[in-house]
Amino acid sequence: MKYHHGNLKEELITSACKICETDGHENMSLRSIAKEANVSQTAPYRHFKTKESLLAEVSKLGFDELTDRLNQSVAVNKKLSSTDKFLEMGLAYIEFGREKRMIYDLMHSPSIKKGDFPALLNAAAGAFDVLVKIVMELHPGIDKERCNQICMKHWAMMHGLIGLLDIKIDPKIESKAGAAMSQLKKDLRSFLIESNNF
Amino acid sequence: MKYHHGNLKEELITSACKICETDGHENMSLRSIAKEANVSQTAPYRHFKTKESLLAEVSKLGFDELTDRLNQSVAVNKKLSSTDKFLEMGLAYIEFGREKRMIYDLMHSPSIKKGDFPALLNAAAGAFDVLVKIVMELHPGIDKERCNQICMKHWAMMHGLIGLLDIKIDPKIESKAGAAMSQLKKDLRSFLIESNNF
DNA sequence: TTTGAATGTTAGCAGCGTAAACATAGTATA
DNA sequence: TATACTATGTTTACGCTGCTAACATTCAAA
Repeated sequence: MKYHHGNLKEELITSACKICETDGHENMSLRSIAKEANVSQTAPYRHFKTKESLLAEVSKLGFDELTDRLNQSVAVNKKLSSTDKFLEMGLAYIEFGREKRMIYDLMHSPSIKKGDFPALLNAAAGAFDVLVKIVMELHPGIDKERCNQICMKHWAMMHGLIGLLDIKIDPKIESKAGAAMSQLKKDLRSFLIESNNF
Repeated sequence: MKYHHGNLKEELITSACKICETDGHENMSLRSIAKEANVSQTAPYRHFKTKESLLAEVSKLGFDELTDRLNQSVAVNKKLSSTDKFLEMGLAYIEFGREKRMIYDLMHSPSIKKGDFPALLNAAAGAFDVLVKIVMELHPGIDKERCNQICMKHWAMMHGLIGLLDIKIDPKIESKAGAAMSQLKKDLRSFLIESNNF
């Protein structure tokens, strides 16, 4: 057991990811992260200025994975039509939000001020850009401002949908949403097709 | 200065609202709320089982106000067409989210488990129902399941949009969104009209 | 070989949510 | 009216939190 860890920064991020996925970011303490990495409570301060900046790195990884998934969803089958690519991407987004809900919440938590972390801002923009690319492909020669508006519309809807599926506005509606999600592929398809009318 | 306050429960909720709007729910401590109400740190425990249950009441008030605003937005001008009512409601929702952003965040914070507070669940459902009513008016004789889907779509979009306006995915997009918001009435109108195509 | 920077630990601060024990005021009953 | 009970306040204290300061160890450069 050596005094100097050698790779503590990365390991702390890994530990934080693990704890976040298990307990949620609200119940994630710097001390528990340090413990998970078998290191003293204050060791993280040699690598991160604040707890928030450690969480920002976790959040960044989340956006990176989201970007990967979105890219993959449209790259897997090159023969897909633009419309189908768009649908697959929407599915991928929502599946990510559902599967990694704890990380997803962290990624959108107001307790991490994105403006303070340029790398995080970049990673988030990277994910958004995947959607922009598809929409431009879907509507060739589209006006840039118009494109942004459409992207925001869909991005907002997907984001809102994921939120709603947890908000449980109304037991009836929530069960409907739950049922809808159980046959995600089918229902979401029609959901997204609708929203693509413009 | 009497020992028994007489109206502490309501005053604690009021104090909590004030602090939430000022500092945000992440920086709102039970102790600070008690201090704001000029009472000892543990006095709130005579009226609320946990901090969460006090926050739940604040959240409930938020949904109540949202419901009022949504109702008002369509009631102010009775001569409005259904479509216009729908648009006005969308505007009212987003304006509420923008104006009372701190409360809005609390209302959707995962740290309050809505399932544990039936009154809160009811209040949230009440707000959603205003949208349901308008959509049923907009599409007479619509299938109930279809109606729910449409409502969820718009609700999600509005919710997502408010989130996006803070996420600042990309400086460019964010400035676009900011500009768009400065002429809210105009842009959001087209935004919502688009999403109503189905 | 020495010196200084990087990276770890230990001790300790103030603030947090919460529980337990105690104090006081208002209310019902004898 | 006196007494007991309940509601509602305070004080004290516990363990957890993010974070700082002081100290220890290791590694790298002079």
